[in-house]
Amino acid sequence: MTTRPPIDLSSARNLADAALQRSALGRCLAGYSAQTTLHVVRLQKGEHIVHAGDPFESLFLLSSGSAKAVRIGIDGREQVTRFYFAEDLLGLDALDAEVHPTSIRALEYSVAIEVPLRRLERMGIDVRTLNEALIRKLAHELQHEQMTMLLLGSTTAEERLATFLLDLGRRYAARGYSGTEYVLKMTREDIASYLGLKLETISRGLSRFNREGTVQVEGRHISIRDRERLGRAAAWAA
Amino acid sequence: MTTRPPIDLSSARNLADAALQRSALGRCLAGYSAQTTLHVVRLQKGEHIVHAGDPFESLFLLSSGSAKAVRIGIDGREQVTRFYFAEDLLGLDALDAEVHPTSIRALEYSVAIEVPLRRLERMGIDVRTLNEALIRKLAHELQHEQMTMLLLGSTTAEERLATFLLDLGRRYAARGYSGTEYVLKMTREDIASYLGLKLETISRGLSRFNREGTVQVEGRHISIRDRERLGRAAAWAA
DNA sequence: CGCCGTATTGATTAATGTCAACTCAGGTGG
DNA sequence: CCACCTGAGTTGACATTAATCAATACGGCG
Repeated sequence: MTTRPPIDLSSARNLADAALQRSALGRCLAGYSAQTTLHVVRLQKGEHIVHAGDPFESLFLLSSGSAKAVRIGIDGREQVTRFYFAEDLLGLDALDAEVHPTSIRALEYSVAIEVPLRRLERMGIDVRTLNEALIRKLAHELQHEQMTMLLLGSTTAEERLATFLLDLGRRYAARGYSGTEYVLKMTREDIASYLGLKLETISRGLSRFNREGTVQVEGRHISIRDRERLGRAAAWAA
Repeated sequence: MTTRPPIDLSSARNLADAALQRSALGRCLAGYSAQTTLHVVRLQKGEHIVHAGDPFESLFLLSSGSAKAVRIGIDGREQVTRFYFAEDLLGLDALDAEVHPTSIRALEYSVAIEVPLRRLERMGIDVRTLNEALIRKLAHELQHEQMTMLLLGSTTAEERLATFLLDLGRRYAARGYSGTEYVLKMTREDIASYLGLKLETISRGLSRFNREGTVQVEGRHISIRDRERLGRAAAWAA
């Protein structure tokens, strides 16, 4: 996996600006940075960006690093509902409520830009463009969740895993990294939780792909060797 | 199951108005009916409101009846992603794209009000309030999908079924019907698809609840006898 | 009356979960 | 520096759940 060119960490201003230029939504947000300050949040591995139950105040644009969203059922059962990477917008599911329904925590050292949505509204700033961008983001997110539901509801363990690996590759590729060679930021257990399986099943699946030569697996280093075959294993996600 | 007081079916105007008064979003929409015409769509059982792939033009507010959303994977596999009842807004997942990603079809004779969102925009009508309402709806929808993911990913067949029956009851209750006694509008197969199971499993589950006396099942007539116990079977959704 | 879509039930099989032993790497403190 | 500890991952044996296959029943409707 390639590393991003270093950016000036000493300057929150630069950091925010750089990150804001990278996505359509970011550029839309950049417009607001003239009218108010956008804070930069630095997170250590494992640290929470938002706790479930926290009052909703801001969204966060992940500038670098990665995170996982965890939803907790009434009986304490928890499930990873989403993995986030740079340029993803975090906390969207809180937009209809006063509190965050899911917890989000960093999988590694990460940097995020706070988008103080409620504060912008209170300041009477016109958030019309932002709202339109949010609608698109939300609808997109909705579609993603629906695909995940399809994945959870109608596929075998192996198909899920294959789809997951391809999806990760696609997301890395979209960010300018290699789509076939990358490092997993999450544990086997996180993956299992996300895919509605047990960690042993993930382990077995990876071992199997490795044995077959479809994917070279060395701990968390993933290298897709036979994209065609992995696509067939995923069946529906080509 | 109680029936709604009869409304004047001969007048689309009345019908639309009545439906529009029933939900917050509906009242928001009512404001637009002064500036343009809101069409009423009547659907026979099994008829499509939207086909997957149709260009996105309008949302639909279901005024009466019920519908199911079906998402089709690349390999033709399909899954019911959602059931809709009166007052639900249909087609939200198309908001970020040019085409509808899911098909929606009526489960019985149904009536919907067309919300010609794209036309409103083209006419230059100010959709700011509507946009805010949409954001809330979308976020709500997102949370619902997440709960479904949790259901699909981390529960047994029986838990899913129990949760489903309670959820249906809750939704009927929210609409002024009985929450413990209702008629299923969908087939066992639809339920199975939605819950990521096979129809035989649904059948067995219902038989089991019936045998235990938890839920009285007679074909599609459901009558929850032991809410407490069903809640325990659902475990996490009280 | 007989048919078709829907539903129930039983027998068997396949997939995944569970439990348990073991490896490995990294970090910590004596 | 090494011994220990902990968290993560792998692998195997076995148990359990739900899918599959198959037979049969029900019910509305032409």
